[in-house]
Amino acid sequence: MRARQSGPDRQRHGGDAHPPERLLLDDPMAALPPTARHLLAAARRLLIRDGYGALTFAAIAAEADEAKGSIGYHFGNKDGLMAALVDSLVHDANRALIRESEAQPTAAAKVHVLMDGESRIVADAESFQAFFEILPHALRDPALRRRVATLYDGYRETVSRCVDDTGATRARRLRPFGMLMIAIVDGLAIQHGLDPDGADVAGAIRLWEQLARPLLTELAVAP
Amino acid sequence: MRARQSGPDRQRHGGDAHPPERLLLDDPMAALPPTARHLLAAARRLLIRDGYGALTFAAIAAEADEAKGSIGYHFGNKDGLMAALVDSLVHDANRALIRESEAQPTAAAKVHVLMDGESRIVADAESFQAFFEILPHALRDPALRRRVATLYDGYRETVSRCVDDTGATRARRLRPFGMLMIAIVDGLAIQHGLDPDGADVAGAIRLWEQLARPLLTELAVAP
DNA sequence: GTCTATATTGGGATAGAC
DNA sequence: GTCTATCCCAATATAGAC
Repeated sequence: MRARQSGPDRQRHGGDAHPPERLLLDDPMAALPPTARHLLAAARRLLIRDGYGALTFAAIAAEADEAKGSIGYHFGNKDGLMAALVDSLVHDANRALIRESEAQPTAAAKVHVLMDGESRIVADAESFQAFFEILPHALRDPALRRRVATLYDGYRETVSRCVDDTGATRARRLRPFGMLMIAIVDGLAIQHGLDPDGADVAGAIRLWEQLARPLLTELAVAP
Repeated sequence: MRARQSGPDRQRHGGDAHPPERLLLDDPMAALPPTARHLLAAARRLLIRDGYGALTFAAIAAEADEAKGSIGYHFGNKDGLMAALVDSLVHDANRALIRESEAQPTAAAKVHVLMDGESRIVADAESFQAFFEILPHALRDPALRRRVATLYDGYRETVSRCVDDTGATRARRLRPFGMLMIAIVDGLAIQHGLDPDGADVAGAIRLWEQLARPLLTELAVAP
């Protein structure tokens, strides 16, 4: 059951190849050899296109134009491959959200762009497809769960800073708002995925922006 | 690939054994023979306890103390089993929500109970575990997706009626509110599952109730 | 480091007895 | 209508050549 100890995958099995604290900073793909990068990229494409069930060694190797055995060599076993895959998904998703939200100059503009951007994120079914594929596995596997939990902590932090970046004290009080914002994006993505025509995502986002406005203006006029 | 035609599973493959319109009314389990019911109940337990990957014929048969071959006889193949499983999950989840929300007499009390009940639903990781297990499959398989989409339509309808049951006209304007309510429950369940200690679900629900209050009181004072 | 070939396992489907 | 036994196949892991 245990993977052999000779390959470069040794370091992965300690669980500290990418400690959660650094997930938001480093690109986990950059340090990998070319073959491993190709394999990971192919796995991501397959996960998005055909789901978790399509993530077989043979399919990944074919999609990457690499040898099947290389997967075992670089990632040890399927668990190691999944951990690396989640790392790469976490990194990309987080960078996209940070870039999206921090582009605007003023706090008010940031919030509006955030709201508007989220509705586009919801409509982008592709990234959520991949996320919902790995979610059940992340909820079960402690190692994966820590990785994804760190991603979500970064999400909430980003939303909080987006609404009010004056200080850590008040920003921490905004964590419930960040939780709601993220929850609404995820939850609306579910409804959109289940019923693209019947679920009026834009209308729901409009209502949310309207309901949240008092809180945001209150923060704007506060010292 | 096609299942044989002799068993009682024939009717299932037309996709109209349980048309979506009736999912909220009938109990799909009631009409099944005892062996099929045992198998379905065992599959539900396995799905909640060990995830989708554990849903093998051998495991289900062992958990149900029935024969492996009976699965093929009653449900045709794995797709038929999944459809029946989703039907049973849909029915139970919906009935629980309806009962939860319609127990209170006045509209105001209903809303408060709804908010309060939702936070308990979020904390009940078990049912959401099963839901997140089947979600990726439901998003891919059209037949399953229709079933789950119908469930969500019922959810939104229930929330709308809970907030304001005076008439269909105003209730339809409340659909965005129902969407947000459901989305928040789902999204907070994700955050709770990923990080039970770090995610303050109760705090987020409190903030949501506070933000939603203006809309609810506006409805209360309207004619 | 990379690939080919293979061993081993386990799941899904089905024939046929009862 | 239910069960037992079996077949076929696909998937992972690994040994060993290059």
